[in-house]
Amino acid sequence: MGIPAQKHDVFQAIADPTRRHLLQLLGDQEMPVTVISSHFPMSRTAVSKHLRILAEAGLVKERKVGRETRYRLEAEPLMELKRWLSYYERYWENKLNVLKRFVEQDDNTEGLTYSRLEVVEPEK
Amino acid sequence: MGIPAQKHDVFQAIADPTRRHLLQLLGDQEMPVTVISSHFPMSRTAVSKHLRILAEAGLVKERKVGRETRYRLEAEPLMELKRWLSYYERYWENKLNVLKRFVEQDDNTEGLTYSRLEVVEPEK
DNA sequence: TTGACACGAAACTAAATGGTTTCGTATAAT
DNA sequence: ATTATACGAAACCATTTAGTTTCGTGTCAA
Repeated sequence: MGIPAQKHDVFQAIADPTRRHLLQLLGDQEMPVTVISSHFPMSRTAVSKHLRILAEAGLVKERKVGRETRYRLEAEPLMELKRWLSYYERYWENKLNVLKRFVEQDDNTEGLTYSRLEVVEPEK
Repeated sequence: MGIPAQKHDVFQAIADPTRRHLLQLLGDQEMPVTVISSHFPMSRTAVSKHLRILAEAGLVKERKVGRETRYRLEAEPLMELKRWLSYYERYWENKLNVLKRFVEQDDNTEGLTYSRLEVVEPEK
């Protein structure tokens, strides 16, 4: 009775170029599968599978209309990505990091002990 | 003599939880492989492979120091992700999209033709 | 009611992925 | 000089992924 233990997360979902392409296409308007697949150099079934993966990650929503299934973009789950990314922004936004690293850590550090930090996932 | 045709891109690189974990760990300080792998429930070799993939995507840099290879985070390639993401921000930031979609497209649209847009990847 | 269309399910395949163990080699320590 | 350490390369393996073709079913059109 918890989270549906979704098999595909946002990170995985956007890893594939075809799926990123799909997201872009569906941003403009809702479309049925056949129309969508006409934009791709692969079978309708293959596109359908990609759509399923995107749906599992919550990135698209489907709606049955007559005999067709229309898909549309659902961008909200990308916020998780945004959150994740924001954590790393300081690493490139703050140019002083180069100096900071130089000060904190010397090349000749003999016997430096590395902290065994309890690493907590910054995600979700 | 063009782009090195890198096998792994940023999207793929961050798709794996272990690799995201690695990025987080290496944000704090540079570390040699053995120390890094002590944080993971898998062999040093396995971790080494993940590091390689991250390196191919430009997300970590390695530096040889004596007999060890030290790795550090290189966050800059994440900017590509940020750019990609920013494209989709309007979809969740602009609450009016719901209305917009409703106006542009009706449920009873018979014979609606879907634009065959030339879809250009917003990436890179 | 018969046929065409839209779609998902299923079975199958090749290749990629994520992991292992074993081994060779370079460097450091004794 | 010998031994121990740090690491990557290679070979191997199971699972997942990304694609295919075939088939069944529901819906619309003639």
